[in-house]
Amino acid sequence: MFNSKTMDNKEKQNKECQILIAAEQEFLTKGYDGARTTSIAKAAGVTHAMLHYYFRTKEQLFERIVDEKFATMSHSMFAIMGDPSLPIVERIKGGISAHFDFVAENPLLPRFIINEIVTRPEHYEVLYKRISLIIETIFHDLQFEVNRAAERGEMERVDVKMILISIMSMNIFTFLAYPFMEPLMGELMADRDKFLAARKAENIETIMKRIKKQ
Amino acid sequence: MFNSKTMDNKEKQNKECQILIAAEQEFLTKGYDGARTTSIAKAAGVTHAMLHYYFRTKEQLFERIVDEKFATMSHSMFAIMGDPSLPIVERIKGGISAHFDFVAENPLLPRFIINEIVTRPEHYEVLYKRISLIIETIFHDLQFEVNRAAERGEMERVDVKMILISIMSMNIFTFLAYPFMEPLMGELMADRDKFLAARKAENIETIMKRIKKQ
DNA sequence: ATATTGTTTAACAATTTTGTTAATACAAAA
DNA sequence: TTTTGTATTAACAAAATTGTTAAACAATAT
Repeated sequence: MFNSKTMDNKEKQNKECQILIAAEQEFLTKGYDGARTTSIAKAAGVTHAMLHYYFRTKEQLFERIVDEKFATMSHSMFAIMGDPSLPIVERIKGGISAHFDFVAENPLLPRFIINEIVTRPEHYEVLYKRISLIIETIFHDLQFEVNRAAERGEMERVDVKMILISIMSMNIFTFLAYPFMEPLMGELMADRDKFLAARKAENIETIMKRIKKQ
Repeated sequence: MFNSKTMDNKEKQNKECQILIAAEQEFLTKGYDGARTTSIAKAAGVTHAMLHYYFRTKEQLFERIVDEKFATMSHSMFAIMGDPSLPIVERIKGGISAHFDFVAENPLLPRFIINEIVTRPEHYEVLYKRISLIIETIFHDLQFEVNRAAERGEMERVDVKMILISIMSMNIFTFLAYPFMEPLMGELMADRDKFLAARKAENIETIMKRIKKQ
């Protein structure tokens, strides 16, 4: 009675929130086309009319998820930049590690983002303009540091963009293709945590050797 | 009149073939859920009833494409093994190059395969058992050769599976994430062919340094 | 010529999926 | 207590998509 107001607010937030949680799961695993609003509603424990009541259309609900996921992805891009206060080689090492951990915590994200970009590139042009400027600046800074370190003979003078693509490739592909590789790799991947730790170490080792002074 | 027979045979093969070509394009770019049989029929220049006449259901048409694409993918796996008559380091170098070229010729394939495996793993269990034994054997052979070369001091004693995962990661990710990276990388990717050549060289260089004797 | 077989079309049927609406309940505020 | 706005449900509507069928048509063989 006296707390029915708060209860209802909670319930309301709960339903809207449950729908978002269910929608995230559904869209990330099945994509926009494979997702069903009825399936999302069912997973959220509400009637499908409620889903439309809160989010109007499938498209709008999807936008909500996409926005959040693109924000998350931006963070992963920043993780790869590493800690600017460290010496450059350590910074890159830390960047690889942080990026790997980030992707490990969001293993469904890369496939979702890539599928979105490939299937509807025009949707994301605006979003892209924003972050590409920032990225460009960070590339520039990193390259400057690399060049200085190279002149001091601490590492090879490498193209930062190429190195970052290699890092992203190896870190992301680990999770992107996990279900594909798992049945092919036998004992190596039997213990998931052990494999991921080994993979992370391998990625760091590979890049470290790539940038090491000969 | 007199050539109507041959014309019609041609036309028939043409229609069935046109549908397959259109279906391949549609399924590879949009996936099973995003693909529309009407859209495929339209692209093939036939009524959608014809599509059902030749392939009965969307599912069966899809199976045809999937089978062909999985076969293609198997070939790419073999390309990465390189030429057994070469010394092991050259063999690996050649394998990276051949694999890169293979993926370059089938740039839509990796995303398609990964999406399939992730969204319907149970569908491919049978298919997997077949190739995993072959793969295991090849891994074993390669590892044997690597071990011998390492004992002769020609290279570092590395885990072949890890190296192959790294190669696949870097080669495949290049094409998988191309639309994602292109707007972020500025001049580097302005000329696609130039970028791909540079990327191929970078992948080879990275792996060569990884397996090189310290 | 005629029967047979396979091809093609147009119209239709069935199903799935998204989205809407009218009726209802219910709490909060006036 | 009336009013107002929000939440909820169930039933319905609309659209898209896949799949079917009957009949027309063409090719080939008998």
